[in-house]
Amino acid sequence: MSNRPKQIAHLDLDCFFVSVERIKDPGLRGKPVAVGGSPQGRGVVTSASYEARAFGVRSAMPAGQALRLCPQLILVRGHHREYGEISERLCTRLQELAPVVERASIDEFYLDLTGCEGLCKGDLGGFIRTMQRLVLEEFSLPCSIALATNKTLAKIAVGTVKPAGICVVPAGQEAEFLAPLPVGVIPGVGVKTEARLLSRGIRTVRDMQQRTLEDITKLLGAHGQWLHDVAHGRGSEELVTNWTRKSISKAETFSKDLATMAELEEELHLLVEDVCSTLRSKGWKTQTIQVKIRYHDFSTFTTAHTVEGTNDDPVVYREARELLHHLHDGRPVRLLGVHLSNFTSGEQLSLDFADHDKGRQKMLKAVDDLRARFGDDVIHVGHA
DNA sequence: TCTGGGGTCCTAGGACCC
DNA sequence: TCTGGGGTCCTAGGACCC
Repeated sequence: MSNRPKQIAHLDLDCFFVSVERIKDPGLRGKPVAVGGSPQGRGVVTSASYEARAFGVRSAMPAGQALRLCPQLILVRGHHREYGEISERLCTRLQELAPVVERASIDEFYLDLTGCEGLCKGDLGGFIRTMQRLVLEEFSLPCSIALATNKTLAKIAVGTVKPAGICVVPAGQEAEFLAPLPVGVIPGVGVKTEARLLSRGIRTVRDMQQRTLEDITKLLGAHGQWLHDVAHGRGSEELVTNWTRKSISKAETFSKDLATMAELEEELHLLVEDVCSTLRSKGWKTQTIQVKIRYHDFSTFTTAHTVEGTNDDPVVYREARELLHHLHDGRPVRLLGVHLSNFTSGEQLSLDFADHDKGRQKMLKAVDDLRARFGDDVIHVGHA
């Protein structure tokens, strides 16, 4: 193993959802566009074009507020399944260009280009420019790419050149590159952490660099160690190529708060069907079932129970219903959610029940197939 | 202005076991 | 009578990311 620094690229699609909508409707190009929910139905912006951002429109902003900031904003509904499919196709293409690729989120990819200098005459900067052009030409998707000696730094660097930017941070200049940036650019520093740092006079990465590790960990605990490393230009170098889901969840914010338990139970049943169907499509069983409630005042409560592994709608529903009754204090409910975790592979049956379970699994699979062909409403698994 | 939905990881307390 | 320590699992909540 050599100690040569790694060369890791971070590719970040620029306002990805908007870009996809612009492929479908070229009339949206050059205009302030946002993908999001309806302003009447408590929707928020999930992606905003740079023309819209110029008016202050941001992701996670309520749609109504976005329209007030930018009255000419074109608000379009998202097509998330399609975004996921395009993201996966792009990932497959990137794997033809680089030996190791990580799909870090629906619109972010890491590429380990260490040792690839020979393929591009030592010009990795030129290589990522070519890649950027290729993504635009083959997928009609604008993107920004940064190259650095670790993942964390590449991710920070790409944020400084979006949209349609390229950034190369040379080995040895990591700390210098980071110094003038605000600490909020570090992944993991959100609103709360940034405020805590600011309260100690730490505004820029340079401020952080000048504090001792002890100072930072005293303020932020174990998390401080990581931040201190990042501030000095260190970060994770290993790409994750074998990621598996650890939880499956489904939640719904209602356009109007639900007041009765009957309505809540009906919604709960739909949520359970949805997550169980996903669970079975993976061939897994869940052991921990969690129910979440959010009230009008946005106060949010969860409760969970761990059981013997199951992927059977009625079993999960019975547990979830008990949790819901336990959790609900009678007030109208804004959001209801179901969350499954702690999975087993699905083959850990006790022998006594194996035969019965086999038949049950067959029936559930038939239900899932019907739903896939004819829609979720075609058939429901009884739970009476 | 009135706040989505899908995730990950961490912390902390209590139960339980040895 | 008063009092161990460590490890692990479960649960609730919080911060953060896209």
